[in-house]
Amino acid sequence: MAGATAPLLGLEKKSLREQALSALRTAITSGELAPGRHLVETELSEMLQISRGTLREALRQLEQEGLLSAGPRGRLSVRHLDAKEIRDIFSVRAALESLAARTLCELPDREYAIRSLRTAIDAMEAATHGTLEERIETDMDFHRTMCRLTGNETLLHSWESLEGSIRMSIMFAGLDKGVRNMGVDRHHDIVAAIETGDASLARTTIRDHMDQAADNLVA
Amino acid sequence: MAGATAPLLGLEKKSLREQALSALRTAITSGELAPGRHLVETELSEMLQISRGTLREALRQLEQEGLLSAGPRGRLSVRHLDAKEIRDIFSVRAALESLAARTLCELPDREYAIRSLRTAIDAMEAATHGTLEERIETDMDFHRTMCRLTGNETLLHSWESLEGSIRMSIMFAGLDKGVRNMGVDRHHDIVAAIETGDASLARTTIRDHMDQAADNLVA
DNA sequence: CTGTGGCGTATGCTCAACAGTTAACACCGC
DNA sequence: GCGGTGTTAACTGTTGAGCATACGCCACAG
Repeated sequence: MAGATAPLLGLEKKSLREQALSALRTAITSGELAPGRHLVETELSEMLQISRGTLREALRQLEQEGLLSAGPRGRLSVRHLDAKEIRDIFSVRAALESLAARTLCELPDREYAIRSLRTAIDAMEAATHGTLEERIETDMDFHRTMCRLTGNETLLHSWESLEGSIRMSIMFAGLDKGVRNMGVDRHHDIVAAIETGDASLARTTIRDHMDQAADNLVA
Repeated sequence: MAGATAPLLGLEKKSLREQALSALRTAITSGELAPGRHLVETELSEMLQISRGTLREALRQLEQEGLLSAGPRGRLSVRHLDAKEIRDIFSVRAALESLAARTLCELPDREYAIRSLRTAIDAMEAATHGTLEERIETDMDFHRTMCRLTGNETLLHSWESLEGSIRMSIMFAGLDKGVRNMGVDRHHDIVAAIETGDASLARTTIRDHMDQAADNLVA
């Protein structure tokens, strides 16, 4: 593996900016900051106990992730997703993950990848009766792992840029739609397709999975 | 500075941050700021005549676009792309544009889209004997237009996030590889496939186009 | 009912400063 | 000369105060 960054002591000291970023992301994707809500810099900086300057850097990042939308005079508000936007997000997601699956299918040795993905599925199954949050987390882990295993940093980065929007989509519509089945079977199908190296099958499986997921959310 | 704030028709006044963003993007993709070069905030802020705070906001955005890479202590440097990374970037690009083409293929009325794309190709042909910069510009316009025409904002946003990396790839390897043919014919093929609604053909055409483009760059 | 001027608010941007961390370099004893 | 050591300079991370501007709101006059 290309362990460029030394793990050192396992504890990476995060800058205040990164902490604020995480906190805001969580607040948004958890619904604490409801869609449409206006964000006031001074309020947030006081709330997070950081300066306005540092906060603004974090806000720029969230804006580019698509979690915030900019109003007329730079006024930020939590992005509101409608049904079409959710479908659009999942379309892009499907395209990225299809590329991931295809890339994995073309690997000469897929053993390690298969094992990693099955481990991720095991975590999903273990969380089947857990909280909604846990199920979302393990589900996202599976898909992020798939992208990471390709070794394509750009692909992983693109997917991670979309992750916030995906979580917002689930949060936005997933709650009143009741408990959703995260489709462990589907994930097994995807891994199976990768195992046999059938890129085409993997692609259609992922696309079906995404279409169905989007349908569940906006139905 | 400005005496009367006359609202210039059609021209949106860009914030200093956005101006700095554009300036830096151009400086990087033009090679003025060479790959690997360390960026010093105080230098840049003085160069661009903006404060450090405002500059840092722009830098965060460039970092997320993948044009800058962060060193150990937050030290930023212009990202250096190797052959594999260029191929990876073009793989993701192909995946996104394939989705765009497929989406356009599924439109009930593709007339407007076809016309827009042909106009973009015309611009490319008009720039055939122009500067390298002009040819790159018109080429990017075509592909950006294709993404925009889908009406999928997320897709467009993802593509635009990749645009800087694409330009860097071309700049990085395109110059010493000599004048490249931007492949007007290929673009005609793509539009033709969209016109007939053949999503599969459009997909393979785009992928071939991208593979070939990447090969040209890293060969 | 209308418009108009003031006031509060929030963003865009700047400046000055300090802490903490590295890298560079000069220095010193051996 | 050489290894260890101190000192310093360079940068980033972060803060706080502060100013200009633009927008919305509201009272008040017409």
